[in-house]
Amino acid sequence: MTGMTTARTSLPEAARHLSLRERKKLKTRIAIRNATYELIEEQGYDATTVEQIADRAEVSPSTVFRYFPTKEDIVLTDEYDPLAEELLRARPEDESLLDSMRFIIRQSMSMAIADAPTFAEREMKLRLRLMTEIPAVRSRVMESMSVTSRLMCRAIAERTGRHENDLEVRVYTMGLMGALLEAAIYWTEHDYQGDLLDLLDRALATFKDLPKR
Amino acid sequence: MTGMTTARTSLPEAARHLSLRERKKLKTRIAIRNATYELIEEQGYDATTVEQIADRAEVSPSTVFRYFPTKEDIVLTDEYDPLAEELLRARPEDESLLDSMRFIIRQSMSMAIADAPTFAEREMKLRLRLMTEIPAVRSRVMESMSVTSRLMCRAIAERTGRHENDLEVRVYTMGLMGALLEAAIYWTEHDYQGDLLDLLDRALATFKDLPKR
DNA sequence: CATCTTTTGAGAGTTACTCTCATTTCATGG
DNA sequence: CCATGAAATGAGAGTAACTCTCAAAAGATG
Repeated sequence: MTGMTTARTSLPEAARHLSLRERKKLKTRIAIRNATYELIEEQGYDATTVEQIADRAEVSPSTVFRYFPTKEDIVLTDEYDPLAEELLRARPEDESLLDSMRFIIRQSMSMAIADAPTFAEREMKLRLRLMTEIPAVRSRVMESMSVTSRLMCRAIAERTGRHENDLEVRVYTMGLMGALLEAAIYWTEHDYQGDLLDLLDRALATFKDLPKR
Repeated sequence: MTGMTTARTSLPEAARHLSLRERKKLKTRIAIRNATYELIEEQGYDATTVEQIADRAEVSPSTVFRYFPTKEDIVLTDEYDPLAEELLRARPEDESLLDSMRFIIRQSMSMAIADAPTFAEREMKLRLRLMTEIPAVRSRVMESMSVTSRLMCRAIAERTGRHENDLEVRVYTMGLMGALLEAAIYWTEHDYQGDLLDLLDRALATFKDLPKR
């Protein structure tokens, strides 16, 4: 009972009230992800095998796959997606949709940074780099984009008084997601020059607001 | 020297003037694709292995991978993409971008149908179904969407007097592609009800034209 | 027909992922 | 604190998509 088990990772404050089991799960989850990031920075994505990841995270390969369905998911899954939906829903009714989007982007980015100051930025850049360089990762991102898009559909539907399965709503939302993604890629390809938030704003500006009803 | 070798496939007229080597390559390419479609319709996507595909196409598995980098690509690659770029470039300068898009969509769809009447529709529907049902295929589609998007960027840049790497151009183009894809998915999820072209039109209509300069 | 080049097949190897089952680890009520 | 049940883990075997290499076959060329 020395500090051995805590050596792996320290948990965020929010995890205090979870059961021992849940806390352990969170820990291995984080351990796997950290191990992955480390290895990728050392050797690159392709050279990093799941076995190596398991080794460094001190779990078995089986466990890695139990936590993450695919290798790409280890790098890509984040916890902020469902948050975005809530945030959007919390915005005032009369605010324009694009303004709301702008707001929640700033919001969620600053939350991520508050969670883990230096880490968040490095992680985001690595993710974006992998996204542009590794086809498997990129296509996985694209897919998750369409999932996120569906999530946002619900919130946007409420906003505009349309149905969430309305063709226009879905097209519009997908367009928004694509725009944001493209802006992020643009930023990455230009060596992270300038302010990402500005680029995202410009990306949003190419859209007109989706009319109500 | 009976008709044996031609039993595999018959080539389109356009292939008449190719060398024997090129004609053979085209044939195996088509043979592989047809075998794949057949097997998938019989057994489903996941149950169909590359080995089976190779068997039915009467080539070795190595050859399959020589022609198509991944299993998904067998289903997805089509030859109409670069065509779209040309078509767009051929449209009159003063036509609105969205109108041009509408035009070339109709154009390329009718070309595909003229190429292979009954086949084209079945193939398209199967592809769309796989796209919505099989994650690997969907994400591959998404990726190829961003490739197509880049192609269109060039044409759209010319049109609007912007640079092809302009952020707005890229965002806008990506949005267009996403919109079209989403409309196609929508059509598929609603059991191919109604006219796909109408849906695509509606999807395009959610965009405003990208202003010049 | 001989030679050179391209394409193919065969086979071995890697790795992401799946399934199963025995073992360990936590939760719970007495 | 312990007995019992539930959940998480590890070990191992299996599958299938790819990759690489090399020798044989087939088309191009003079």
